[in-house]
Amino acid sequence: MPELPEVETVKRELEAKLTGACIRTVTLRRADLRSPFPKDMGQRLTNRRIERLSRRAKYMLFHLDSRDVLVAHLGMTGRFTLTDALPKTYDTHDHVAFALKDGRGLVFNDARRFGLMDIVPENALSTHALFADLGPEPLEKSFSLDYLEAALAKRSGPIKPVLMDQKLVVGVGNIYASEALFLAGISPIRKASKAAPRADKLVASVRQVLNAAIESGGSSLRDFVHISGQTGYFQHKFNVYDREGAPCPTCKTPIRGMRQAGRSTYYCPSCQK
DNA sequence: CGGCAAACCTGCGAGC
DNA sequence: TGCTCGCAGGTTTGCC
Repeated sequence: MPELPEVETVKRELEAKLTGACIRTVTLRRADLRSPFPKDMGQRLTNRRIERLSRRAKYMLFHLDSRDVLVAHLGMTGRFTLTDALPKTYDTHDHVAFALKDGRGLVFNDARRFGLMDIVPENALSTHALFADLGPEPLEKSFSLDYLEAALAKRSGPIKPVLMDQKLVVGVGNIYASEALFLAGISPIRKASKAAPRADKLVASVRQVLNAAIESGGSSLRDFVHISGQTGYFQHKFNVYDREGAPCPTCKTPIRGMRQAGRSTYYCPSCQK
């Protein structure tokens, strides 16, 4: 489900409804997701107040009054659902259930279990293995022309997989990588180092694509589900993603599909050089 | 170190 | 209808 815009959308929705809420108890309905839950996770969440939420890359961060941070990654299929009360019966893939002191319930469901949860002391976040090697946030100033130009110059492989490398820049996944390259007019198979001179255009395109998706509230992705349980309804139209054979919105040339590093890539062979 | 394929796990749609 | 196959938006691991 999620690239950066979807995680940001979930974070904002939860932030609006969860800031200041207190956790009464947490039920772990299995021992692990992508990796095991910390042994004392339930205990460290019990009776804690959620002071604020934030996001780093595709990780959602629940900042607790204990100075611990609950780190949650949605993987491919992870979703949070906030309801007036916890359900009487659970879905097979409801893995973590939070009972709040005000009676509401928050459930984390993840069919494929590529998601992750961990608890990290706030002052250890930046050095934690999950965060230590992450690149700059694409919507912040640190993702600058100078930075990207220098980073691309060092890379020999094709630009599209490089753009998805979270060490280069975080939050750009498979869909928005194709979309950003289309907007920038850069071919996904061009060598990253040869795209470096056009880093200015790429910075602008990445930001444009992500901001547009955030503004559409994550509704660009088929399977996106809001915390209310409401499914996304595909308002946003992609220019190239999943449009193999369809006409390029700019020049009508059929969009081409291919695979790079095991992932599907789409581009206009005429507009993107 | 860089690049790539495979792996993790389940669900779903396409095709037979 | 039911089976098999291929593919899915993320990240890590292990092999060149």
